[in-house]
Amino acid sequence: MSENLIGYIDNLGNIIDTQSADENIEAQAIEYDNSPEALEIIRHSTAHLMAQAITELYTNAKFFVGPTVDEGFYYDFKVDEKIGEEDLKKIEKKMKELIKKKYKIEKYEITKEEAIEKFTNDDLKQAVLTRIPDEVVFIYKQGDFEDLCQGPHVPALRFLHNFKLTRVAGAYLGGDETKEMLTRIYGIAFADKESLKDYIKMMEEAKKRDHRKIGAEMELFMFNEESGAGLPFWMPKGSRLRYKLENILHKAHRKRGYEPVRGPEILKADMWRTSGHYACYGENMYLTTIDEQEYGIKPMNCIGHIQIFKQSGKSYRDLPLKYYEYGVVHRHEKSGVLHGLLRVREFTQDDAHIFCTPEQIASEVIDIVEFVDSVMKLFGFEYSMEVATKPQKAIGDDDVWELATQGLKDALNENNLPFTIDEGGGAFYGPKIDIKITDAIGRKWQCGTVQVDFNLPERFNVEYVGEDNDRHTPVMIHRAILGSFERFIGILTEHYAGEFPLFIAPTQIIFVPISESHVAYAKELKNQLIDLDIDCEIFDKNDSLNKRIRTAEKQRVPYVVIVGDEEVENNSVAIRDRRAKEQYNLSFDEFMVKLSQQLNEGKI
RNA sequence: GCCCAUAUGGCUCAGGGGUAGAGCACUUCCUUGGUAAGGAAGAGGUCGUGAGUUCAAGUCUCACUAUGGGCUCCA
Repeated sequence: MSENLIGYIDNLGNIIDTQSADENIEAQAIEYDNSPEALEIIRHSTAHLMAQAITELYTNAKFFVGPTVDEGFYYDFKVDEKIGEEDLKKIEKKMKELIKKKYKIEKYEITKEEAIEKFTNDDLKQAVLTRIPDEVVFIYKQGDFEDLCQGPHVPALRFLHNFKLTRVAGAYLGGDETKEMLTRIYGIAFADKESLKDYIKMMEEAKKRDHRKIGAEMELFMFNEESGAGLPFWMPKGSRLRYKLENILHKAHRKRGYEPVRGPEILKADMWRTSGHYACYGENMYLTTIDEQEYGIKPMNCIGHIQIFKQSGKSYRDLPLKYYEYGVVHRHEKSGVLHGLLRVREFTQDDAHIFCTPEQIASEVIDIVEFVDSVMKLFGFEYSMEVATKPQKAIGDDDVWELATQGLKDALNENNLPFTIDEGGGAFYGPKIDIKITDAIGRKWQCGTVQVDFNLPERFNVEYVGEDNDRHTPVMIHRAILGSFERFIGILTEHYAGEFPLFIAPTQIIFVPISESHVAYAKELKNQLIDLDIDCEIFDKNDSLNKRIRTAEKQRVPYVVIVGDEEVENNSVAIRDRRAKEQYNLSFDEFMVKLSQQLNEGKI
């Protein structure tokens, strides 16, 4: 047996650890390395090692479950003391001490009844046992420490060296909000020291890209304690960026046959009763009373668009009819989930509603998915799609839900677009396709969404006259591509680490005049560039030239342009190009052509 | 909302029961410089808010607010 053997993988893909394998096993060996299977075993064992360390440090510790996750492992447990970040070092130290004892990890089998008896004083283990259907369970043992577990584990503690406990958090027992809160410690582990180092370095790099940090540095947006949590302020530079993004998208919508509309921010509560929001979404809505009438601040824009549709009679010839709005919505998110621009209480959706016939759904969904793809490609985003099905709180008949859900799947399947299923994740009025983008540290965020809705049009008596001269109810497709400007710009900031491409950069060019006599020339160029919708700044402060160049370079702008006697004389510019990472001279006209070309990259 | 942690000038941070420090940024002056920090002087904080303990609280305790890491939910 190889010294580096830590388990086997059978032809069904199951991992079998050395403790479980019989002598004549003919499965493929798993060596001690960074393969996904090896890491699964190593990380799970590290979770157990952590539990053992915690047991020694906190004698009253009780453990729930300790699985591996995408990014390492965690263990949920309960102790009488409070555990903070400080304690992680202490636990790590104890883990390293335990490794030196060179315990073997052994496995034995007992019946479930014996297990219930064995852990009779441990309510958490009892909770785990109720979740196990089998009659036989397994105990893994290292030194004095025993834990109920199905494995897999490494053969001995000597395989566990390169780990780090990353954070401490609270987690509900079994993820159930009504149950007690346990302590959760997350950690990561690898087969070699280098990989662990690389991982730690990567996390540090990711932290540098955090949109909250960059947003503050670049003065894009801010929050204010006195004004309230989750309510972002857009500072001048953030607004410039946002304006450009709005503009690009505005044109893209017009090209695709969408009409701009705008509804009120606040509507009578009865509207929300009709829509079903009051019943299904009420706890997330902000309500107020005006002249003894209850009103609700809109959490979604659909109602407004429906009223506009209904304002005049519509024929089948008008369909599909596409309305879009940069709709400001308010949603009462729980205080604990607010997160920079990625989760706020007021945000602006790039929202659109398509009124169409049931026959038009498939082609409309395809068009939307194409639109989504062109936006994602523009920014170089990787994204994934998920079809979300009927949630518990929902309105409408089951068969209508079934039809709409199948429609979405068909549209994706017909175009060979890969997707996963999010069971029960749909909106209360219909199924949806969610488009998810990954942020700098690998968290996935829902951005775009496509939702088919048979319910709202019926509730609001939306109608059109068909070819047969009868009245019919149209289908409504709700869709957003960015999702919200807030979240999208947050992710965009991390994606580019603040170095936005020219077509959306908040400041596109900084002019550095060599001396005061060149400021007039810089101003002249700046004014010409404003006509191209290009935002420029002139760094003419009373600082040394070197200092001003340094400051300008640190602003993450695409171009820093130096102008002095030579440039004034030749009507030219000396360019420091972020993209090319080099310096060169161009005539101003050539520069204008270059800029126009680069602005064109932002067209979709 | 729940668990844990944090809160000191615009920003990054030091200090710590006897009424506050640094660097950057800011202001003024000198310097007018050809590609990443020229020099000097100055201004700015009742140490998140409110209570309590104490002769004395930025410092200890509690509550609240906000932020961070999670749970749950979601764009």
